[in-house]
Amino acid sequence: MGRPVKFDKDQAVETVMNEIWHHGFDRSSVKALSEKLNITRSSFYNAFGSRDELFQRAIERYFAQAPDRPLHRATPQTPIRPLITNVFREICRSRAKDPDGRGCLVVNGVAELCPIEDQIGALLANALMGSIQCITQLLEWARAQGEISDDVDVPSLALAVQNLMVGLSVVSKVIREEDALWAATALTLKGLDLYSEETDA
Amino acid sequence: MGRPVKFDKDQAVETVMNEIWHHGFDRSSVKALSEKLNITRSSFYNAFGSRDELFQRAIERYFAQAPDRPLHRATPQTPIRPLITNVFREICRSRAKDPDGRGCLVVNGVAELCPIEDQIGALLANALMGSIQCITQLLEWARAQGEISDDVDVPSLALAVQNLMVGLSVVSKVIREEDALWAATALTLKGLDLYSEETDA
DNA sequence: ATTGTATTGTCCACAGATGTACAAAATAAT
DNA sequence: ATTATTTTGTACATCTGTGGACAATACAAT
Repeated sequence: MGRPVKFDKDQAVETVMNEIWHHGFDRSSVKALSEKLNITRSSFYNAFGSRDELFQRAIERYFAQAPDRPLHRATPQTPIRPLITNVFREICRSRAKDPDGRGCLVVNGVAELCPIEDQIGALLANALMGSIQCITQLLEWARAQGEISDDVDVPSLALAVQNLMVGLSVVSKVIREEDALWAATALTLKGLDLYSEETDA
Repeated sequence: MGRPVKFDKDQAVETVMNEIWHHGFDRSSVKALSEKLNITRSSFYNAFGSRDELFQRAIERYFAQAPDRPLHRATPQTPIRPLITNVFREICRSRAKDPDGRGCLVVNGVAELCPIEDQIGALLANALMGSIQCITQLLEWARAQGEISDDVDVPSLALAVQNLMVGLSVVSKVIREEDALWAATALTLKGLDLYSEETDA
C-alpha cells in the first residue's frame, strides 16, 4: 500500500552512473542529478537516502559493465594471455568508441577524489587495490599452470598490468583513435610477455 | 606610484599550484584560494584577473618542477635509455615521497576536466599531447643515433611510454610504496627495451 | 468511502560561490 | 600637503547547493 514510486529506480541508477561518468563526482550535485532524473530533491533523498549511497550503487552498476570484468570471472584454468589480450583489446575498443571520451569511471574517481575524500575516495581506492589483487591471482594461477615462468615477479607484473590499464583509461580521454591506443597497448603487453595472437577467450 | 601590493604574487602562484594539486580544480574556489592566500577576493581578482588565468599560471609553475622535465631538456645526443630510466625512477621517487599522495597535477586534471571543461580541460589535454610529441621526438633522435632499432614503431612506443607515465601518476595515489612502483615500472621499461642500468643521465 | 501509508511538491533557512561596484586606504611624485 | 594611482575592504545581487519540515497527493486495503 502507500503511494507508488513513479520513476524507475533501477533506470535512475543507470542514469546517475552515466552522469558521474561524464561529469565526475563533484559536479554531480543532488540538484543536478534530480533535475536529470526529473524528480524533486525530496524524492531523491526519499528514494536513495543520500548522495553517497546512490554513488555507491552507481559504482556497483559500473562494475557490472566494465570492460575488465572478464578478469574477475576467470578460473584457474583460463589461459592467461588470450584473456588479458582480449580484455585490453576490448578496453581500447570501448574507450575509443565512447563518443564522449569519458575514460573509466573508477580511474577518473581515483584521480579526482583520492586522497581528499573519505567515503567514495576510499571505496574507489579499494576497487583499484582489488583489481590488482585479482590480476595477481590470475598470474599466480598462470604460473601454477606453467603458462608463465617461475622466475617472474608476480606482484610487480600484476602492478604493471594494472598500471597499463589505468594509464589507458586516462590517455583514452585525449587520444581518441582505437588503433593508436591498441598499438601502444599491444607493444607493452608483448614486452611483458602477456600478449597472444589467439583472439578467442 | 600607487598603493603597493602587500603579498607575494609569485609565492601565491606556488601556493595555488599546491592547492590545485591537492584538491583538484573544481574544489579550488576563488573564495577558498583567497582565504588560503590571506587576501580578499577583490585582491585576488585585481591581481590575477580571473580564476582560469591563475590556473594557467599555476599549471605553468607545475611544469617547471615536474619530474619529467628532463625529457624536455634533452638534445638529439642524449642517450635515450638512461634518460628515460632516470626520469621514471624520479617519478616513482617523487610520487611516493609526496606525503599527501597527490599524483600528477596534469593527469589529475585531465581525468577531472576532460572532456567536460573547455578552457583548462583543453589546456591540459594539449599538455599531454605535447608530452607524447616530446617523447616521439626523443625516440626519433634515438633511432637516428642508432640507439634503437629501425623497425620499432616510434609513435606507438612513444604512446606506450606516455601511458606508463600517466598510469603511474594515478596508481601512485593508491600504491604508496616506491619499491613496488619502481619494480612494476622497471619491468615495463625492460619490456619496451628502454631500460638501462646506467644511473647517470 | 474511509483509512493507512508512502511518495511527492513546496517552502524554509542557511551556507558557499561568483563577479562587479565603489569607497577607504596607502604610497610615490609633484 | 596635495594629487594621482593603485590596492584593499566592504557591500551587493545573483546563483547554486544542502537537508529538513510539512502539507498535498495517490494508491491499496479494508
